[in-house]
This record gives sequence, structure tokens and C-alpha cells, in this order.
Amino acid sequence: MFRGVTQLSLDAKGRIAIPARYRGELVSKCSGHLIVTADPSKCLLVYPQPAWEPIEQRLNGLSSFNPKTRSLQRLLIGNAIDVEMDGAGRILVSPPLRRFAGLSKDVVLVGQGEKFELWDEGKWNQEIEDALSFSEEDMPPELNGFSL
Amino acid sequence: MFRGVTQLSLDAKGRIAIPARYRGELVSKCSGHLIVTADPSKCLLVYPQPAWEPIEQRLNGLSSFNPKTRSLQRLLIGNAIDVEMDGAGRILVSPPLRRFAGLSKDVVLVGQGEKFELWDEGKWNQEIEDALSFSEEDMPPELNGFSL
DNA sequence: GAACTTTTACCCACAATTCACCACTTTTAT
DNA sequence: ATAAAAGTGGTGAATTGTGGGTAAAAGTTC
Repeated sequence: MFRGVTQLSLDAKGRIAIPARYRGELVSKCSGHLIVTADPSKCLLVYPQPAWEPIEQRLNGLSSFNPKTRSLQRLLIGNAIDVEMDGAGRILVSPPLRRFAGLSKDVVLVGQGEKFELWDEGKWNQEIEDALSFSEEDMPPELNGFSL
Repeated sequence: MFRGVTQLSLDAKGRIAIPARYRGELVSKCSGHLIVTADPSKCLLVYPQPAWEPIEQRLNGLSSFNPKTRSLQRLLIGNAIDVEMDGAGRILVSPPLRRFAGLSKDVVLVGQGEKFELWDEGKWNQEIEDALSFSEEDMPPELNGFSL
């Protein structure tokens, strides 16, 4: 399971270095084969290839005649790119995805369980600020009895 | 169960020494393996790894399409970092978490049952001030009949 | 279709950072 | 008073992040 925030930077060629502490797990889970795609929150999602597979299949099973699900398919599957870690543990983020997420030099990689999120640093800080306003009324029913 | 307030200081490398009286319990509960993460109150949470695990699983099971729960996942899982106590019983608090909680030199570690909270000293004092204004109207229903 | 240009991928090397371990000082308890 | 334990700071070695350079692949133009 992936956790934690790391600040890192896109180099001149549009690559990011995956933090070393995740590399062992990534190699064992997917031999460095990752899927990068767009997220509705305007960040990027980074999945180990095996974890992505069932998501894509589920999306593909949706009706093509529902405009909403069709949009979701286009966003997620349409933007998905296969990438491989290079010898130095880096991956290349394609120009269209960089533009989508507004990534310039300073970005943050955020572990989220079985996947990562990749954010423009400013957007991420904003997102965290917003999360602080979480209150009891926002608690969904499935979190009944949940506490920290 | 952890109780009590301890003032301590972050050293130049961002480490804090866990008070010796907790170390025995921590070693037996988790061999010194702790999870540090962000709390909505702008302090940090410090969990023995086994106590954290069910919380993370519960969060991971939530819908990714509810913006509120998604924010909560990002705050808690995204900021969570694994740390190990060193030979001298210290843990390293990562720069992003220090910034989040506004920790400078003087901090306060507060035992809270199965976890700890780590506060900037000034913020903690403020928090205690605010707690003094607790009155009967603030009493939630599940505390009917409760008294000190 | 061939040659040239541009892009992409791969690999190697250096420099800064990080982490783990060690040593000293101070406090506390017997 | 002495000894053990706890707090504090320092050091060196290994690891990591970053940049560049080379070779192959793809694309374009004549």
C-alpha cells in the first residue's frame, strides 16, 4: 500500500523520479509497468498495471449510450498511457497529460493505497486546505462510527 | 493506552525523541514502527502501525466519486508516512508534515489512547484554552448521563 | 525511396542528500 | 556518590536524485 507525499520535479524531458522507497514494491507488483491517466480532480493517476486492469474492464462494460458514463470512459481510458520505469526509476509524463493536470516544474506525488496521484504543487496545497473543512455533516453513512 | 502531555523539541534534523516511558509499550505493540499523518485540526497523528491499518482500510473502501470523502482520503492517507524509531528512540518528522502542522522547535506530544497527537506548542495551548468553554449545550446525545 | 532532421529511449556518472550508527553530556535514581 | 538511563548532537558511508550524452527510432522532405 502506497502512502505519503513527496515533492519532486519534472526534469527538462518531462520525467519524474519515483521515490526510491516505492520502487521495490512497484517492481514486485508490476515490474515497473505503470498506467498514467487523468483524474476528474485535474490531477493524474498512476496505477501499477495489474491494479489498473480491472478498472478499465469495468469502465468498458458500461453502456455507450449514457452520455455521463461515456464521458468518464473518454476521460479515463482515453487519456491512459502505458509507461515503464527506466533504469534510474523514472517515468515519462506525456505532454498532453502534463497540460491536463497543469504540471510545471514543481509537482507532488501522493500515495493513495493501491495507486498514486500526481499533482501540481500549488493545486495540491489548495486541495489539502479544502479538506480541512471536513465536518460531521460530510460523513457518509458507510463511515458510521468511524473516528480517528 | 497512551496518556499525558510532554513538551519536547524538534532537533536540527526534524527528529523528536519519544518519551522513554512510552517506548516499552511501543516496542511491544509495533517494534517501533509508527505511522505519522495529518489531522484536520492541523496537528499530526502518530499511530502504532497495527492501530493505523484498520483506519486506512476503512478509508480506502470509500467511493472515489464523493468529493468530501475523497478529500478525507487525500488528507489522511496521502499524508501518512511510515517511520521507525532509531536506536535512541527518536522518529523523523518529514518536512511536508512539519509544514502542515506548523511545527518549529517547541512541540507537544499528547497521549490519546491508542495514538498520539503532536502539536506546535502555541497551537496546543490555544486548543486547551478553547476547550475550557465546553458547556452542557455542547454535549452530544451519546454522552447522556456522562459526568466527571 | 533515400538522406537528413527530430524525437525518443536508454545508460552512465556525478553531486547532494539522507539515514543509520556512534559518542558525549546531562539527568535521575539508588 | 556512583552508575545507569535518557537526551542531544555529530559523522561518515551509502543511497538517491538529477543531468547529460549517445544511440536508435521515427518522421519528413526532396
